[in-house]
Amino acid sequence: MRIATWNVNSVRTRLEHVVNWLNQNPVDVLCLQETKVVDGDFPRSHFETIGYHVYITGQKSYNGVALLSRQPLTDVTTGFTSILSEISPIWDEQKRVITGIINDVRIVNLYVPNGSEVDSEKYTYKLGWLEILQQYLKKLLLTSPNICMCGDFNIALEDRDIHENVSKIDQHIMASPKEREALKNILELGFSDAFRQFNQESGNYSWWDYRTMAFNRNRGWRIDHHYLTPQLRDRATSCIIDVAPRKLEKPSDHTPVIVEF
DNA sequence: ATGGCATCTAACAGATGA
Repeated sequence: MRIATWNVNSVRTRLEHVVNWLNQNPVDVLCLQETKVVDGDFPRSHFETIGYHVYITGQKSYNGVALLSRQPLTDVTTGFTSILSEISPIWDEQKRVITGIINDVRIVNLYVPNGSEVDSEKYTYKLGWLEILQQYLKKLLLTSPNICMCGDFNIALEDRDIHENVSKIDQHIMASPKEREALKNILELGFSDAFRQFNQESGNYSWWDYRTMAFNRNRGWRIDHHYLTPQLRDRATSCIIDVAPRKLEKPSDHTPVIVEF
C-alpha cells in the first residue's frame, strides 16, 4: 500500500498538477493539506473521474484537508471533537484534521498550525493544538493500533532537516525547542519517522520558500512527514520525497512524500 | 535588517503562510 502526503497550497489552483500526479503515481491514499476551499466547492468530480473516493473538511481561504482513496475508507471523521468530545469546539474551527481506515490501517491526515513567530499568539495556539493532538492520538490508539499519521507538521525535528543557511535555528518557527519537544512527546506514543528508516542524509526537503530561488539552491526544510506505529514501521519498504512537482510552472511550495508498506 | 513570493478575499490591500 502506498500513502502520499502533499500540501498543495490551494487544491483549485493546483488541480491540474494533482490530477496529473495521481495519474502518474496511483497511490492508494493521497492526503492533501491547505485545500483552501469550502466543501461545496471542492473539485471532487475531477478525482472521482480518475478513480478516487473523496473525503474532505475545508473552509474559506485557509487550511482544509482531504483524503483521496482508491478504495472506500471506513470510519472517516473530521476534527478533534469527533473523537475527543470533552474538548472545546474552538479546536475544530480551523479545518486541519481528517482520518479514515483502509484495511487494517488508520490514516490520520494533519495540517499542523504554522505558528507565525516564536512566542506569538499563533505560536501559543500551535503548542496548544499539539497537546490536543496528543490526547486525540492516545484515544485513537486504543482502537487502532496501526496508524499512519501524515501531513504538513510545520516542524523540522532535527537540524539535518533544515538547509544550512538558517541562522538562529532555535528561535526560528518550525524549529524552536518547544515545538520540537511537543512533537517528540507525541512520537513517544509509539510513532517513528518513516523517511529516516531509509535515508539518514541531510539535504532532503519537502518544502522550499517561494522567495529567493530557494528551490534552485535547495534551501529547504523537511516538514512533511509520515509517522508510523511499530507494526507499520516493520512493514515499511520505502519512503521517498518526489521533488518533480516542485519543478513545474506555478508549483505548490511543498512536494509529495510517499510511504510504502 | 528587511523583504523577497504566492494565495485568498462581499479583493483592488492586507492577512496568512513558513
